[in-house]
Amino acid sequence: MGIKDILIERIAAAMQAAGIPSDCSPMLALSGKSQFGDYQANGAMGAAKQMKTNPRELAQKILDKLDLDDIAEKVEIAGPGFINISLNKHFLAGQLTAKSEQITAKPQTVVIDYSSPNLAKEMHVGHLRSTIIGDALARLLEYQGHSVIRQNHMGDWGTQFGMLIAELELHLGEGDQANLALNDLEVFYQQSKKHFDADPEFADKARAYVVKLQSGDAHCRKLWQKFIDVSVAHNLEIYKQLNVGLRKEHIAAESSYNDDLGNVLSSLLEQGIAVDSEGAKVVFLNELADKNGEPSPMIVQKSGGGFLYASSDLACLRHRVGTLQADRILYFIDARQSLHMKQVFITGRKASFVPPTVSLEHHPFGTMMGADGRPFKTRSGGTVKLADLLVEAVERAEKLVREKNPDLDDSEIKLIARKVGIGAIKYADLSKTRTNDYIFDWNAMLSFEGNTSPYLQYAYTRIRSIFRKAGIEAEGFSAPVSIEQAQEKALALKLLQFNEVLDQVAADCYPHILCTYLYELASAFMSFYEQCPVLKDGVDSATQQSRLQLCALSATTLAQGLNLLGIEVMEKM
RNA sequence: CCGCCCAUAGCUCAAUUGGAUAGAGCAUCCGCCUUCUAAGCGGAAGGUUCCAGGUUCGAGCCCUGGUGGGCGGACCA
Repeated sequence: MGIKDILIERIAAAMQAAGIPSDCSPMLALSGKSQFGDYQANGAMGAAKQMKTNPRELAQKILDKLDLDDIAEKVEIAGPGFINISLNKHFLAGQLTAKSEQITAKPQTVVIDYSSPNLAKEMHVGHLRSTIIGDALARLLEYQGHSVIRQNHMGDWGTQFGMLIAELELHLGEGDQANLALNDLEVFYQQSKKHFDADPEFADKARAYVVKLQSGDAHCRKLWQKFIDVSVAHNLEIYKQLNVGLRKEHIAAESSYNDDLGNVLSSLLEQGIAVDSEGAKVVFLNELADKNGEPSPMIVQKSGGGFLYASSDLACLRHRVGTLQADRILYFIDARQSLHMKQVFITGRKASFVPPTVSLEHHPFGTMMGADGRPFKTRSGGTVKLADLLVEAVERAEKLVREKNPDLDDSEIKLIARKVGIGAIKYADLSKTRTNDYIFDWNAMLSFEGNTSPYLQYAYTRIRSIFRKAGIEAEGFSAPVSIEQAQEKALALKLLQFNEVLDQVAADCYPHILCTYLYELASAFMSFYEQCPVLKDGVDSATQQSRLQLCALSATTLAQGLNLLGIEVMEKM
């Protein structure tokens, strides 16, 4: 059990003993300022309000029943009724050596929908957020002991594919090799679009191909498969470069739900949830009605008989609940899809595709902006390919590493540059509040100062350097900790809060909370590093061992935290 | 017309979801390297949290009404 849980348990018991209703929470939080101790319990004030009594007096009553002698060196009431707790150094030291693995008490099957690019084009910066945020949560929930099922809901079934098949057929007819023609998916798409717009005959063929493809025509299917294979290979390569854990087996493309679309529709019609309207089959949701009482419409079948993404998302929901047996389904999808997600969730519940026990969660995110505050584009105004962005990140990082540390040999520099460059991009994204737009800034993310991944990676290398110098193996290092300096206490406290932070991120799916924590941990280590010498002359053996233990724990916690974010560490930089 | 989201230091971002004197980093200024990597550390300065009301012991956060911006809303995804 972590510090927070211990404190909550003790304070809750004391509150109950003081005659406070059990629905009142201790409201335990980290203290904002060091003068207010390490933790503060704010529950007395809320309880006093409910009980219509004086909050300070009630806080005193709680305190009378509260026994923290083995944990705290000071507990005091302040302000209107805050209970401030300063933890005992011996207790902290003891907790550090007793530090246990974090395995969740109630493991769940969690389906995570992320990345989900459209296969018609190359991946671009718009796919970055879903890909890395989703990946971070997949890693984190897995680390906590949940059974995570990654689902890459790739768009391989839309109307554009008729166009692309027709274009591919054209190339193959001219004797081109498929792989060569599809070498640049972006160019291929543009060519195809050009033909579609300029040539009515080509356009008609493209439209006909969509229908033929979806009804299982062998020729179309074969061309389509060729295209999909190339596009998927491109995406898997991006994931590899990004150090994202998505593999081929995680692909659950739109097309895979094709066979169930008819069933979804008939179920909705039978239950009276979908009705005929202007020739289309539509679900009208009063749950999302506006002020005038107009329900929100969601088309599940077009008047021509074609299906849309609402239908496949519902079929997908059935698969995740029925076949995958999910307890919790997380969607990392752009905030612009919020209405659509609400419609799908509500309809899924109404149609009993999803039981109340299953949690459906859309975790939206904002847009990546350029320095001008407008959506991130190339200088000429085009979309930025993800592949190009990653190459640039590594190039910029390599230049910096070469400047800062010319002693490293070339292969080392390449390796470090890749980890630093990719880590910088990912961390810059993950460290911002998910739901807001954020400004993409090369200099800020690679500046090596402040809340950046290079700063955290650097903190890690500094620790590794100490162990290298001492000739001691950090892995599995164990020694008793004794806390003397303020920097040691601050560092110890931070280290002990790791699992609390993971719980919070797992619940709310905000990775920036983990980033903030890691930055504070790294800062705490840096202050410790400046103030508390480890290997220098005059440090006695016991102190040295204790400090080495703090170093070892700092290293593993930093590395583990970064690992959960999908960011790699290195020995030197 | 309807609906959702956003607005915090000059800039980029936080604020444990209603808690104390709103915090970091850039940039600016002042200190610290013959000693474990100075890609670092310590300090100073910087605020009408878009505006106006309201709720209460207490509001950046909740409610109402504005202003400004972004995004969605029947046959793309």
